[in-house]
Amino acid sequence: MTFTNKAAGEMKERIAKLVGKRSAKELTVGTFHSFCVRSLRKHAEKAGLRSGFGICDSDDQLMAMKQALRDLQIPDTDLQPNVCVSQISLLKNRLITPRALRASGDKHDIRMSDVFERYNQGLRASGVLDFDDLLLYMVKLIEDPDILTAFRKQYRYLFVDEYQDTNGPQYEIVRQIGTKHQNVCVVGDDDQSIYGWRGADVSKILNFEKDFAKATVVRLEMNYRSTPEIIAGANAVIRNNRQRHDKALRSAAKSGEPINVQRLDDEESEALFVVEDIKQRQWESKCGYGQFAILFRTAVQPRLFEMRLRSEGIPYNLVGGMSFFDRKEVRDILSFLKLVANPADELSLLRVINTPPRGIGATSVERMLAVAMETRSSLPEVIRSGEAHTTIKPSVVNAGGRFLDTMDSLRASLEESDLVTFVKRLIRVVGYETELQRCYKDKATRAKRWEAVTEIMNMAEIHQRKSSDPSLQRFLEDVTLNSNEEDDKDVTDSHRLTMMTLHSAKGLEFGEVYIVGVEEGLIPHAKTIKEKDVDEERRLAYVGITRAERRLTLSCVKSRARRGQRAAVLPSRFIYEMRGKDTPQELIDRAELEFGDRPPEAKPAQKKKSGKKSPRKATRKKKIPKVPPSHTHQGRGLTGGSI
DNA sequence: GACTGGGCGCTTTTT
DNA sequence: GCGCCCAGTC
Repeated sequence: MTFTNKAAGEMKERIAKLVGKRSAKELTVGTFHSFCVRSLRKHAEKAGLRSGFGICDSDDQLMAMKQALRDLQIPDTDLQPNVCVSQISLLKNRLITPRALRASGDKHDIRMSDVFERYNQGLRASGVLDFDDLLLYMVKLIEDPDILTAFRKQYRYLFVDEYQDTNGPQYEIVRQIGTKHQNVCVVGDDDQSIYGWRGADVSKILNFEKDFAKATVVRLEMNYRSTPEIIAGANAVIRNNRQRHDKALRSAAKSGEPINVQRLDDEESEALFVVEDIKQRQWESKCGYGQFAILFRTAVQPRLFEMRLRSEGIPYNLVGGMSFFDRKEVRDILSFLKLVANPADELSLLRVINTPPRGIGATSVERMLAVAMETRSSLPEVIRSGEAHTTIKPSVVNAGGRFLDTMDSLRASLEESDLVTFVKRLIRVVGYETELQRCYKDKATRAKRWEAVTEIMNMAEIHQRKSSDPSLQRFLEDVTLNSNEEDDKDVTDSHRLTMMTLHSAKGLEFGEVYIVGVEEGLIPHAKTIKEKDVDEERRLAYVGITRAERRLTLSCVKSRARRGQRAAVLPSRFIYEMRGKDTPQELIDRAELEFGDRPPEAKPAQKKKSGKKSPRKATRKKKIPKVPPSHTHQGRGLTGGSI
């Protein structure tokens, strides 16, 4: 079991190298999520699911949540849909049910529990599961003694990678299947726990010895990856975390370069510096660009680097960040496909019911949903029996019926042809190209939008050629579960530079690593400073630092544009920690001031006229002076120095 | 019911 | 700097 598809792929490769391809095939290797999907499909009716259940991604989740909030007549100024999505995800990952939540009696909890239930109902009505449900339904499935016995019989040895990231349901699955045989091997590092926000529970790894009494513990403190300089930096940072297994890595490598820290004027200079540095290093070392990685905290950061790399003609591979799958055209086409695969998928139906416009507007949809709720029927059923309902216009019923007919006949034609032909036919039948012409008068943007559509055809082609199961259902599954991985050809490509988030870098290694934007507010992220939960950010920095084999460069800037406004920023406290220095109190105070909920002391100097619009913004702007001199002129300090 | 323009709020990380 | 939502207009 792994946590990412990338890790699963690598694991498969290594196993094949060890035991040969043929034997490797007998092992089940995959993420928890894909393991659960497969199991749930196999035992669908026992799990209380239709075998054609769909999987909804984060965008669908958001739509479902908005709908749930509308149903409950909660204005989204009151509870933000995206906040609700993440809170409910967290609850699911902690195995907390709506009922249990309600039991606390807290007013907010009770309301949240309503939202929780409504949201679940919406998903169920659509016949879809969200990512968290995949795990939850699996836990429920193996409560059945017969099924559990079968699983225990089939999987007599379990191996879990990155065990510190295990959440409640995942732990439950491992425990249920593994307890009987006690053949459970896990690998993990509490210092690399960076998924607390999605319910990962470090206590699981700390308690492993209790759960599996016969366990042998092997400590791996010798590091064979990085130079002593890099390891020293990593240790220096991580020891500032109080709650952790006390340990310190030792490097087995020979001494190398000191860690390089650069402070640039702004993002632009940062990108320029990093790319120039990489260019030069690559030229000197004569190695491919594949040994370089640029790591960042947030998905918006890579933009400038991309532009720079492009103009320099340096091949790169961007992992994470803004996804191709977030594009409107892609989402539309996938919704059509999902609807074909699963007629009950209400979320997808709602998305495309009026795309291209066919005379079914928002009000009509609202009315039909209301009828569906009243009569406890589904949206398609309401449309089909439309004449009976006086509130809905006949024209809408007609148009809706025709749309459903189109989907039905597409579904009926599914068997006739291969996947690629089918996808092409669907795009033609729904008239998507015409729709693009209608929406985008500009030729260039239209071409770009169409490109995304053809990209789906390409993906279908690749799937058809490579997958053991070229069905539509499997295609959709792979797409929703793998939406971050492009194609494996890029990953192994040794002359491409890698750009990725710190999160997705875990488990990987690169000869030379650049961590960019190492500033207060970014690493540690503003939100975590606010919530006083900087430890996980420190672990994230630790993960980033330990990705580097030979050379590590950290960069930060003096000012950065945020929300379209430029503001002075400070170097991250982690840079001070890494140099073995105390973080200046001044910096901590300033970060508190800037990002924290309340100012540390009273607010004397600004009771005057604060523009009524957004007082928060106004105070903030006033309170951030230029970069404090004590940090800019630090002798051989941060500017261009090494440690 | 579709379209357009202005205002608003937001940007953490992933399966 | 962006996309989303809403209100107003055709």
